[in-house]
Amino acid sequence: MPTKRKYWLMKSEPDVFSIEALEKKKSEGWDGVRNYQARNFMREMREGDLVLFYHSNAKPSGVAGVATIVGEARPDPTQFDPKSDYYDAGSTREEPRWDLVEVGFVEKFEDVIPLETLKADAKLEGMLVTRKGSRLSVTPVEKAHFERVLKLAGSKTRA
DNA sequence: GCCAACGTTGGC
DNA sequence: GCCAACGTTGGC
Repeated sequence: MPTKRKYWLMKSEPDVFSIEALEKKKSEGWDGVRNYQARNFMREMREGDLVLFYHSNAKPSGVAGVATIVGEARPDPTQFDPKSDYYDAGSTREEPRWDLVEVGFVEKFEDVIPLETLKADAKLEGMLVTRKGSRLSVTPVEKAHFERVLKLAGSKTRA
């Protein structure tokens, strides 16, 4: 019996990496996460989990599509690379501090669901990304909230 | 560009 | 271990 699928939201600035870029590449290592809480959530991710792909610092910011976990947590190689923006001199190969997961493309929404819409939707009350000042780039999402966002997007993806 | 939120760092 | 200073995120 496989473990029950879980649901997540992951933020990315579209100037850095967008849903369009993921569509083109099919899958991508989600590197650069340098927050322990976000890292710990990534470690809980399992193949087949679904992800709301969120565009932050965008016009408008909001959910741009759906992704899925195709590879579970492993050390993020950028932490060892002195030339990388994500280099962490305090991390060693013996005891890596940061992980990434491999994320696969599922769907790009016809229109981004803006944060404003999420906040205004009574059915999404309590969703972490709608909380004022929420900066965490990886958060768990309740199944009901995930399904609601799919519905708002007119998505055919089945949660 | 501003600034609120909040995680991290470092002095003590 | 406390907490002020600092840096970053991210909406607006």
